[in-house]
Amino acid sequence: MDSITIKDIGRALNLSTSTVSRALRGSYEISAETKRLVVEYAERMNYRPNPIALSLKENRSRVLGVIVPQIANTFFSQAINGIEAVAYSRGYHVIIMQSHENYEREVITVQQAVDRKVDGLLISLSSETHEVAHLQTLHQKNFPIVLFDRVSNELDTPKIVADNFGGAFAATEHLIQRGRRRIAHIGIPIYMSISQERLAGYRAALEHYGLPYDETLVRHVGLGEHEMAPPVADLMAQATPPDAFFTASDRLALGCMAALRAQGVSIPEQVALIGFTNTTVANLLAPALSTVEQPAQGIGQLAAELLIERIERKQQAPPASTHKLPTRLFIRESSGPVSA
Amino acid sequence: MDSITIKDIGRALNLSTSTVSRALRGSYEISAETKRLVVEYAERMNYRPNPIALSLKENRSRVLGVIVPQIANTFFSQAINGIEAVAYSRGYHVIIMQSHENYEREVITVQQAVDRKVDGLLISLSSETHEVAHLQTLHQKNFPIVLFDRVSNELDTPKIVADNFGGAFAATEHLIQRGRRRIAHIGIPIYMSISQERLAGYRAALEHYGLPYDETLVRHVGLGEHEMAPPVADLMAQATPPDAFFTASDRLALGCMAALRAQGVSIPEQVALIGFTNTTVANLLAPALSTVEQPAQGIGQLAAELLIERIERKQQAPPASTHKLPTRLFIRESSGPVSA
DNA sequence: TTTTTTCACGCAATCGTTGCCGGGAACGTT
DNA sequence: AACGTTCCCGGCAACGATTGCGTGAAAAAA
Repeated sequence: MDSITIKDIGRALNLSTSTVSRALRGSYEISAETKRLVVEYAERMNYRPNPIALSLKENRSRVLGVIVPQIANTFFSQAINGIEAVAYSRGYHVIIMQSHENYEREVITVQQAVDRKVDGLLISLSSETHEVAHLQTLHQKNFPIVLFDRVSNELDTPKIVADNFGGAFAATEHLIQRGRRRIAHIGIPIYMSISQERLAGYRAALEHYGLPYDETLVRHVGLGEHEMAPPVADLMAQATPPDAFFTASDRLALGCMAALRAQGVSIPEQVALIGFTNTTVANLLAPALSTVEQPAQGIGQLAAELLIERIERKQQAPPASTHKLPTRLFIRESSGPVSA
Repeated sequence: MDSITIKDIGRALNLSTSTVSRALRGSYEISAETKRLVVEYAERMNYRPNPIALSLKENRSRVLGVIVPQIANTFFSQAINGIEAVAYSRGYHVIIMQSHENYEREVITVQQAVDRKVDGLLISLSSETHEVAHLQTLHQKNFPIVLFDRVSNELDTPKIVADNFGGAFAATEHLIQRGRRRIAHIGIPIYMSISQERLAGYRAALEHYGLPYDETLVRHVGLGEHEMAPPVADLMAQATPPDAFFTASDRLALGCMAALRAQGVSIPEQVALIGFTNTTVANLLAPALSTVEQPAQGIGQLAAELLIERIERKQQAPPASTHKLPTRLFIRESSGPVSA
């Protein structure tokens, strides 16, 4: 790809590259006539400044790195949409990378992003990530980082999350108001921030309504839905099996539904079900799945805005604020009819 | 971010930058001792070559541009996974961009990718794209482009697609073998390559089994599932309504299912349904959705392989071959029981 | 006419890296 | 002793763009 450079323009017009550069940037010390000539020629030849050369000189790339556990996930792809929209409108490009829920890959990916000289990093931690030394080092070097969704307390950066506690509280409350009393909770790996918050919300709702918190009703599993059958079977085999399930993620709700169906359990008659998910097909399932929906796009937007602000405000001292965005409760069939 | 450079190393070790550079690259004309010194120091200081400087010098970025209509789509995110896997294993990075099914944005996005000096482009055309002048120009300048999934005949580049004809044929054949005779087809915008091929496969299967091709049974709609109710209602209002639907995309199948359910039509008793989709929840729907599944990841992998090959083989003359990958028929409940 | 000011532009350095050329030292060959 | 090799390494230039500084010439002021 032989694109035209400032040098080519200079040669063609018998001007120095400096003059061309200044003409294009509208410097006052270039005559109107020369400017016109240069601008016209550049236009005609479809000149585009080489962003790589600029990056080298200015030591910035106008690229944001986004690292998510996986993009084949409604929540993350919606969040990425939000990030992209903000980034592009502010002249940044976005480079999307996946950690594939793997700690080592996350570390490598972060390193690669930094090598590529991204101006900042937006990260949602992998489910395997307990330790954040790889980010801590960067953060201490004053490298702009914003965490979203899956965050870490050990990192003193801005964080954007959904109101996981509130969403879980609302979901549990909803089940209670539908007359359910033995509400099981299936969560994702417990060391994840979102997992803990959702568990806390569930527990708080139980307490608020005077229901006991029963540890035997709580399970934490991996992220693949294929792992759902055993815990569900286990729960249903209890002396007094649960009459409701509150699951903590996109895939868990679907996996749980499949497992229950496989067990011949009727939803919502026998067991009510509500998920914490952004899947777009919730209303097409049978029964239509009640969910707590997260403002994925809004999370992405806010994260990108904060990151760009942090990048462009050269000063140190990131605010390190945590932004909590409200969730929405979507009541459909799976959580059962209004109880008599 | 103050990363260490080759110059810093030179200063610290009292060597010229050229020597350091050569030492790091293991050049034969540097003494073993010096090499050791340099490599050790570089290691210790965690030196990383600046890829931007390299890009500028070598006029290549080791970045592949991927442009898809949207990432929040199972097929595309799977394809991207395939692309990524191949790219990273061969030392390339991937920059993902979305056209949002919009022609103008596609044009702009292509331009931005080129400005960013990606080494090559992997594109699946937006549904609005009838004209490919923006790609034709690039292609003629010998810029590496590979099309996948949504391709164009007007572009003489390598193309990777699913066997849309075969998949559609198999789906239609399956419905026929289940005893269905009035099979409706709902497709996406007809000027898209995949749309035409799927229609052709549907038609060929009808002919092969001696069924008439009835134009009134065929509809083409936009890509949003919210537009599904009218055509479905329209079809079901016919004197002899269809006894089966074959839909041509991820969202159509789901939208169609919702529309049929809203109409009170029972699936598969009254109307059998089969989709052309990669959605992971097909088996969780009620009834479980029969589908034709595309090798999304394989398509991505092959596309990336061909692009990289094209990039690294400096020669001109891209093969311009079209690669057709087989689809798989997944028979579930929605296409009905074996007919008596 | 001479001096000063203004205008319009060129030179060169810079960013990090590598390719090309050249050059000094040590050694071997006549 | 003179010359050629080989081994190691440094200097310069270049990739594309920006920018501080310098400079020539013309215009304005003296």
